[in-house]
Amino acid sequence: MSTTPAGLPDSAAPTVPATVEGGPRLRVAPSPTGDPHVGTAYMALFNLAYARQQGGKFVLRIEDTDRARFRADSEQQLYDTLGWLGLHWDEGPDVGGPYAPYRQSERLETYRPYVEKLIEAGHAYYCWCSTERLTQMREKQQKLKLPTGYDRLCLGKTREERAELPGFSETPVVRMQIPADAPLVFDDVIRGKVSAPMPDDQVILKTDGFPTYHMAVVVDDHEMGITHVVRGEEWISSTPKHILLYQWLGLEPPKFAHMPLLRNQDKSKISKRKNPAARLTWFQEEGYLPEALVNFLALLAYPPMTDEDGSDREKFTFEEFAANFDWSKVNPVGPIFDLKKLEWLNGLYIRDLELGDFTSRLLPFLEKDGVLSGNPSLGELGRLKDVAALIQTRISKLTEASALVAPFFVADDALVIADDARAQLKDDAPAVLDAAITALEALDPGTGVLPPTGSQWEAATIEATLRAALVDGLGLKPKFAFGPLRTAVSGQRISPPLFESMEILGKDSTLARLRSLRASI
RNA sequence: GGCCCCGUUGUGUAGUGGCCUAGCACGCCGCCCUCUCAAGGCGGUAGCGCGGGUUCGAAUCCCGUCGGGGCUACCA
Repeated sequence: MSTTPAGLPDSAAPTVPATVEGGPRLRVAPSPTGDPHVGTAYMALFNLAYARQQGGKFVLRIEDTDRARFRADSEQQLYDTLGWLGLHWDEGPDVGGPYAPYRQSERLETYRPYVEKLIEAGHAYYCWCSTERLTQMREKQQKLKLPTGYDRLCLGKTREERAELPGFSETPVVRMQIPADAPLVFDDVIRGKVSAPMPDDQVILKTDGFPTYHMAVVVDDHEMGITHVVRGEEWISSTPKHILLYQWLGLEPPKFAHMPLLRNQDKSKISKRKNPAARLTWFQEEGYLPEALVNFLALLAYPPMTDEDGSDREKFTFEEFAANFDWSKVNPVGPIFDLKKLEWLNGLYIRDLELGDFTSRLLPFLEKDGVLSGNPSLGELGRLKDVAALIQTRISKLTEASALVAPFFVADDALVIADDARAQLKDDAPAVLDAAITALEALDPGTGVLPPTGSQWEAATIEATLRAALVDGLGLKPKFAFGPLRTAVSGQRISPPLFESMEILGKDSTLARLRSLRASI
């Protein structure tokens, strides 16, 4: 099943670089250690944009070499959230591909020959130091304000020699032997020439037989023919290790692009601890549209689209973004994740939704909030669509719909009048309600249903009738004339437009609610 | 502490030596519209971290300084 087109010959050392045809190959390589991270989507977006623009491939690889933090359900969540965002991959553990398997835990055998080659060539060595000794060593270095790093106690020693010394553990790890002249400068697609710190003797193979990220990423990127490594800025400091591995293995290194890090309000690296928005599922829960989130992510550290007349445009599709994408436009400054702008964009997308689409996107939220059942009737759906038309410009997140929609799906005698709405009622409320009831009773609801014929029960007529009765008749200002009616009909201070609401509720329901409030004051 | 990355209004950005009395968007404030709330329209607020150079001229180039961030694991 697993072919390795550019992989290792059976016994010999790996020296054949991946053959790349059909455009660049990019990947996103998250580790399944919990709720999918917004940074993963951010990276996926930029990787994908370039791959699509160039007619290349986008690969999803699961970096599950950290068994301590591994979470079984995390991988599925990753598929769900990235899929929700429409950031689809061409190859991955779930869809397969020519370089399968795409889970590092299933590739353990492929790393071994590379590690052995490094040991044979004297670029890597065994280390038997215990975790305790390493910890002590590090603490001592920090106390003495020395640079931290492995002290090479095991370098050049046989197992027997090392066993004589303290802090010995049975199962060794393998470490890189970083030369004093390790290359520290590399070209970055976004930043140009970048220099990075001198690494220490990094572990590449752990006691559990798993490679560390550094080993696995180099081997896999090579074997999978990855041409562009696009990742977060936090990786700049370990890039020299990777370049060294490529050199030692005789492999052509890929191009590197280090994206800026998304930030919390306090400018620290965005984290689940400080920022709920670090979790991708949060956006689903909060009623953001995936297309809005993708658009917003594209706007972070990247300028808006320029229209033909030279003006900026903040709202654009992924396809537009990909078509115009250019690494040189990526700003290396880490942007603060500002929900305000996302909310505005989300509102724009909501308003641009076709009404039927908008209505159906509301369903899961209404169900969750108990406004509607999971299986609404045709009649309920029809009414919902009418209501949806009224609230489409009034919400910027789907979660805001329930409060506005609920009054339309509650029984007249179950409508709760909110305290703040009731408190707003003036002394003239009874008179206003009485006049409204009398005026509306005279309107002919028509006969039949769907739609009734000969009906006077429609918004324009209702409005004209009520204006005549309250504004002209009682001499009230519109604002004060309609306030009590709004409270009666919706139970709220804020509601969708009153007359349209009355039309949707129907004559019986409207009058019942008006009488009900009248009776309670 | 060491090494590295970065520094334009509150936020996201445009700007690559004169077109910058620094543009755009979000936010915020005000006005208009108006049955509430939105949406929409109009207007306003606020910025080149600081100090030295280079130059006729600097947000744009150089140096220093300060500030923020990242890395410094048998985590990614």
